[in-house]
Amino acid sequence: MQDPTEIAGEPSPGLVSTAIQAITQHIRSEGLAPGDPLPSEAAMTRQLNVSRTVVREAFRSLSAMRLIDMSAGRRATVAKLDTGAMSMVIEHGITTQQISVHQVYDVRRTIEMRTVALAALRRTDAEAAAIAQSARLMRENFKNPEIVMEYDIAFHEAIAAASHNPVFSLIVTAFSGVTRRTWVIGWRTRSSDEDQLKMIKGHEDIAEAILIGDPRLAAEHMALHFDKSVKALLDAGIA
Amino acid sequence: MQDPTEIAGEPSPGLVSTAIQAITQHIRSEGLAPGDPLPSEAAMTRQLNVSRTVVREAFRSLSAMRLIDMSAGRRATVAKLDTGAMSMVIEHGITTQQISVHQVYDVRRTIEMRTVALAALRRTDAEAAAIAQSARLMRENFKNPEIVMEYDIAFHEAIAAASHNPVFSLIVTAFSGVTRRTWVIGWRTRSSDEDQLKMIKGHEDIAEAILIGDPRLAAEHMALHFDKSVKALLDAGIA
DNA sequence: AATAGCAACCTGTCATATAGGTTTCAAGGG
DNA sequence: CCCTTGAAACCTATATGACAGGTTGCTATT
Repeated sequence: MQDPTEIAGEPSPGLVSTAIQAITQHIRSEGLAPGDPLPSEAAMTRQLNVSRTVVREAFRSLSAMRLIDMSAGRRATVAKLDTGAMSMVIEHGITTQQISVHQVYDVRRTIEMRTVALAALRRTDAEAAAIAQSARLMRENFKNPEIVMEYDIAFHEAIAAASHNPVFSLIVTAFSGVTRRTWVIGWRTRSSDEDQLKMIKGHEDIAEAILIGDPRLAAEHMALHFDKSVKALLDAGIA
Repeated sequence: MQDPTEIAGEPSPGLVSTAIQAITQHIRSEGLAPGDPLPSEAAMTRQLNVSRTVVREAFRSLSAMRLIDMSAGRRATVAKLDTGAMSMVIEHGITTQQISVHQVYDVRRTIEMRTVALAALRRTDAEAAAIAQSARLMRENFKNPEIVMEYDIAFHEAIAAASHNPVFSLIVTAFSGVTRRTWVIGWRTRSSDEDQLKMIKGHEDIAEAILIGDPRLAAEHMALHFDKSVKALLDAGIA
């Protein structure tokens, strides 16, 4: 017909994939920024000369990856960077046992030793305060594991944000889902209040190092923190 | 008020999102592994009591994220870990200027200093050979930038694979698309054959360090390599 | 000029239809 | 008895049309 992406040799990738290509291509060639509107489904339907079904599935796919935002009645818009797709990939890897929790922790350790160092160098005062605040709230709620966990996650995400590199934020946040599934297990191995408070102290040390702007010290504390966390998971028998 | 993210009570996440949840939940609860078949669209339609359109869009969304494989006539199957979604997110961040090439390179440097150290420790002989082979092919084709680039990318992916942590592979591979878009720019700043061969020599040094199993040396060479690459991009005026 | 309300446009979902690919299984030939 | 072949059953890919409800912008009324 008039399919511009039809290339001999390659089996047809399907009309939907073609449509997805067309949409992302449109974003690129028009230089669209987050919030900018995309063509309506009807317009795309005419432009690509396919049924609305195809166009819809393409839009929906991009929406699932959080590359665009959709809502009823309004045109789809270019989305802000979001961790949705990434965390789904990681979750998928975990649930289908293609990756292990330990492997994720190794990656987290690698990345967060860098984010914490960057945070120590580049944090604003507000960011340093937010990080310290999360640590403080962990201590104040240490009797309630669920809450401690959420502040723990917020703590690490705040550090990533303070690194001022959104790619780090993206990855760290993508791992948060895994953390939510394993955190409590590690916490339980720290049976005594003393152990648990010691772990919280580790967070405070990190926050302090960021506050005084010592990247090396911050990275050291972070490494220590991860080593203990991994040990806790090992003790709990997590492969 | 335009915050469709999270509102207490969750008015209606949409039928498609619900269906996506149901499918991923099915994978989890049934403990499906890559290659295992999912229920047919018709079955899902009955189970969720929605139209086939909704189910289809859900399947298609998961397919776009490469969590499942679809093809005509066959049932959808659970997919092997794939970098598709991640690289689209990164690409999207780049094209909409929400992240910069430099930020990606900082993440790559952080991650690859670790993968190369792990590779030095854990590589099989075959993996070491594959890595060295990529470096050799870079040299042999150094008159043809496009080809050098592909072997460069293969080189880094091979190192990630030799780290024996698929999460690293996932991330490194996700960045390959960005590399394809910027690599040539860096190459051009290395105007003389001498400069270009020096850069290839850097790869050979890394391969050698992996071969002899020296993680510290390997990481050092990798850091050097990235520092030079970033400098090359800076010289080329890439923000 | 401000506002209420209507009209046009848009997405969300459903039902139905056709084309074409895949699997299965049994009948027929060796 | 085994192997091939072909058709039936099931599945996905795409198209079309319909209707409900949300959003936006214009218009006519106040």
